[in-house]
Amino acid sequence: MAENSLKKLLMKPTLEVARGLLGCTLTTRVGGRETSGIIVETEAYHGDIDEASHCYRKRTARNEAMFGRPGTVYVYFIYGMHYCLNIVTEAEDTGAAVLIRAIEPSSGIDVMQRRRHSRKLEGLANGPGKLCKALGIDKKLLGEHILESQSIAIEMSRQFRAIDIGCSSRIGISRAQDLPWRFFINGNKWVSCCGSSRQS
DNA sequence: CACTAGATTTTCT
DNA sequence: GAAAATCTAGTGG
Repeated sequence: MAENSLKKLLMKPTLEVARGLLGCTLTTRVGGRETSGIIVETEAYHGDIDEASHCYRKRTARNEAMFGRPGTVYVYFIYGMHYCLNIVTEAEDTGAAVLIRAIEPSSGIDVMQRRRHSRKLEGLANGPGKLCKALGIDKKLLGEHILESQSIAIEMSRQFRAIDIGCSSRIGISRAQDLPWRFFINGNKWVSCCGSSRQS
């Protein structure tokens, strides 16, 4: 049942998926260890109209996974040392995805601490690169499917409906900075930065 | 605290 | 050859 509604969510437009994934639980099973956390921050990327997307120019070997079925896992390597996790959206042959930017650790916390060489809970997975390291995500997961993989899964959670969602422009990009395509759970302490919509 | 620079590799120009 | 959907350590108030 829960999987069914997640499947339904994945068929929706990218921005709705970005909002809908907030509050869902992300679990990985890597190297015999299970780790999971609640998604608290996402960003939408849509290749057709979005200059910041890896798919904006054309289809290449690197961005091929973003053109796959909705729910496909797209992992890329950046800045010489970090992986980032995306969930592919939109119909096949459309290059779009949602970047998972932060989670609230919920289980396997000791494993995450060891992988990150950090004992602090805050800061364990509040950023796209940190989250991948904490969950053991790398390019081995590229092309897996979120509803079918043995190694990575997403589930909808109960408290899903009553979430207060904030949004802002995206972080770390130099083009299309005007698009308010970053979403997060308002006031949640595990968001990577600027975790509330208050203006100053 | 705030701010700056360096790490390091994949990918496309 | 340069830039990249980032993070950390280091410096100076």
